[in-house]
Amino acid sequence: MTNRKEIINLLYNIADVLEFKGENPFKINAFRNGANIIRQLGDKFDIYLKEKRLGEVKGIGKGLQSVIYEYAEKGESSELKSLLENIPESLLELFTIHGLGPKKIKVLYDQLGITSIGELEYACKENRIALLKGFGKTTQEKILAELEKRKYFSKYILLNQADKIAKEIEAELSTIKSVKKFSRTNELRRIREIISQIEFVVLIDKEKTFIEHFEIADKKENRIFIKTNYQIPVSIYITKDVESYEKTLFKTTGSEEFLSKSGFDFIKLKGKGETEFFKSIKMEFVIPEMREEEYFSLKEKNRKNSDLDFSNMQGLLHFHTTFSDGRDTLESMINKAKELGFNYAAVCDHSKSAFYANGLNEERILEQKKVLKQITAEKNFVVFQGIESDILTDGSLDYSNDFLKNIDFVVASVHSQFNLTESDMTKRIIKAVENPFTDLLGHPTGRLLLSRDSYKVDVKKIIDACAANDVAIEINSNPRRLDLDWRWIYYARNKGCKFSINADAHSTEDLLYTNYGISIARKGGIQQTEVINCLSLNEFKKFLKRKAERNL
DNA sequence: GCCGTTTTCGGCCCGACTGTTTTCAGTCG
Repeated sequence: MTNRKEIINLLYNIADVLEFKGENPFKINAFRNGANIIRQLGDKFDIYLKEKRLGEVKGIGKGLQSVIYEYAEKGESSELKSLLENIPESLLELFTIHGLGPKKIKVLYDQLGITSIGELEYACKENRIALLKGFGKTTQEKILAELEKRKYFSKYILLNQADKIAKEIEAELSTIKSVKKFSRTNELRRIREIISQIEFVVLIDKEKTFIEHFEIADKKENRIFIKTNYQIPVSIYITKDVESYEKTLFKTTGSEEFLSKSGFDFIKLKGKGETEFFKSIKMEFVIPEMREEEYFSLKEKNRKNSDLDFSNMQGLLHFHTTFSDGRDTLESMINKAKELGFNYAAVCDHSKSAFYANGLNEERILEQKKVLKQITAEKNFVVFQGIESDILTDGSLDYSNDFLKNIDFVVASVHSQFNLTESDMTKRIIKAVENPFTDLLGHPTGRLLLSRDSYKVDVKKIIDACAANDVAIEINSNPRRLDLDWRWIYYARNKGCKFSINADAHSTEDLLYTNYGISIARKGGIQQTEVINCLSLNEFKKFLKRKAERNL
């Protein structure tokens, strides 16, 4: 089955080359639009493709269909091939650089013969970019900074991507007879938000038959590095008895700083497993996720292990539906929520300023209210009316206070104007937090892991404001976000904040992201009592009521 | 290239920002 992502990329690539060649802008747009539509279709696209029913999808006409079907069949596109005649394919990667569009790329190509990222970097370092007409020193420096960032990012992958790879390796390991036991270790076992290498510890009884299963890239003592096509290294620590298995797993799990601050002496490490290892230095067992240096910045009373897991989640909050930019209907989202064991929900589609996401104006909110009343009754499952309201540049929300009274649950999030100064952004968000109708601050720092830095903001002040105004802080579980960052969770917990763990789901499949948010919350040591999603229906109603009381 | 129609052509989103200019082009969302 052809990868959906490859097809999306293909259409973008065709659009880029067409633009580079100065073709009809509407034609270009048709390809980009098609790619966006496919992305939004998610896994439904696979069905349309398989059944050759793409013609039924609005926006995918005859031209795009033939490109897609050809690629699905042959793994290549004659359309792109003929466009790329006389142009090296590496030119395409230039389009992914922020700040470079078709016009600038054309100048680079025509005047300096630049056809790849490598050549671009070289030209920047030789100061040849700054001299081009339409460019300048600032642009050159921006490009260089962007290229540096890329090099750094390329060393990591997102947690969900690493999780997927790890699962593949686990499937493989469990088929090998000589393997008695295995576990993820290091970054993955500690649940880092981005992962630079995938590591396992295995317990085996026959080394030879085990190693035969892999193509070995390198070997160091008891550790093998495996040859793979993955972007990051994969390695396995091999142990042959239970004692060294337990010790190796323990040593490779905690961060170096954690282990040394705890005062472990590995030569004298005593006991049969992790619980006993901790006991031997008079420390309570610490769950793997929390074995980080930052652990020691927690107040003693907060150093308890997290007691959270998916089964504690009662309320599904902050998700999107086809009312705004979600891919699935409210009804199918609720069906999935029930299936996953949630007891109630609050739908939070985008607000009216979010025109890019088909945000809801007042009228449509009231329309949605009717639908969810109906669903609540039909499915015997309470669905609250929520909204993810844009925080406008001046810090006000998207609706009048008078109208906000109609909405049960208000998530306030920044979606635009990321470039304010730190002080303006901080003021803006604090004002939104102080709004008497705000219940939750959504993805508080706006970062997109391995792609966009958080906006400039004084996170401490934001957290203080949330604590002072009884506004929960989101742990956005989308693996691209994982925002609030776990390092700030410690500070927020010390301040007594409440949290909300949300997939920010735009489809039923996204709901499973919740697990990553829970892992990150566990990393912060968060207890069920600190999470509003863990409230029972009645407790949640009480939580919402606090607002009605302060708005009397 | 796609869509929709007074059905085979004509219209398709644009405002904000940035860095370059010398009044604006290019890029982004």
